[in-house]
Amino acid sequence: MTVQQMAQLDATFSALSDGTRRAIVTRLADGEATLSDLATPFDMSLTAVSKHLRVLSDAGLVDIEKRGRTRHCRLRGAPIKEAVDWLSKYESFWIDRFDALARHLAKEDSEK
Amino acid sequence: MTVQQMAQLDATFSALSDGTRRAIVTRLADGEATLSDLATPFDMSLTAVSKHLRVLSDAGLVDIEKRGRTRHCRLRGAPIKEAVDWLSKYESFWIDRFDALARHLAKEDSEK
DNA sequence: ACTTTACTCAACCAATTAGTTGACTATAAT
DNA sequence: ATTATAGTCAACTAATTGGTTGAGTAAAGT
Repeated sequence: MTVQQMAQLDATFSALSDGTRRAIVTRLADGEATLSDLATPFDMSLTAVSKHLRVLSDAGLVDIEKRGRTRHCRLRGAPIKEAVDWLSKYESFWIDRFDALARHLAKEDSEK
Repeated sequence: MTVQQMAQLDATFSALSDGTRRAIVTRLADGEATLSDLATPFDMSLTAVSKHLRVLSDAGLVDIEKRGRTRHCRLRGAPIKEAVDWLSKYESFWIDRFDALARHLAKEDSEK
């Protein structure tokens, strides 16, 4: 795992560790939205939402396009995929015991 | 999504946003380890690693068992699963365009 | 031309984070 | 009994985070 890949995971997980930002991601999954659109549901200033959006943008999770006086945001999936890929390595820790054992034995077997 | 589920995701993503803590998770996937075991590879004090471990423990990602004068740590998968479940909702954003379209249409269809 | 809208920017604040050190406690080994 | 090991705790520091406000800019509507 390269230093950049590490930094990308840092940024992705950090960006997603905030409920407001996750809500933004959820909203953007339904389609493109402007900053004002995104800010409306939240009980905080536009500046605050703008900052959250910047965090998401810096992490590569959203793409912000300037169009006239509005900013149009789209969700980008690549970093999410990388996060899932990393987490998936630990899949055996949440599947049920029997499966975990089976997997463990299969792994041992394949390593002989 | 309940407030507690939100807080759990906050804690999980936040815990995983640090490289040292992800390295600890990776290490623990290979099996139980003591705090000293975990601390050895890192260029930081035992206290610092202990704090990282506490973050992971608070997030429910690791289980710490006091045994004599050592602390034995095990990985717990449930929070990781919840994180993956959340992220998986946005799967359509990283699979290729055709699949994304197919999924979108299938969803529209299922909602009729 | 004027006003409203959609934002950005800078400055500030309080809380949290990631690290340190030094002193301490409890268990195990000699 | 003494010493070494494993870890905690409290206090401190520097940087980051999540929010605010007020002022400014650029585009669009009237």
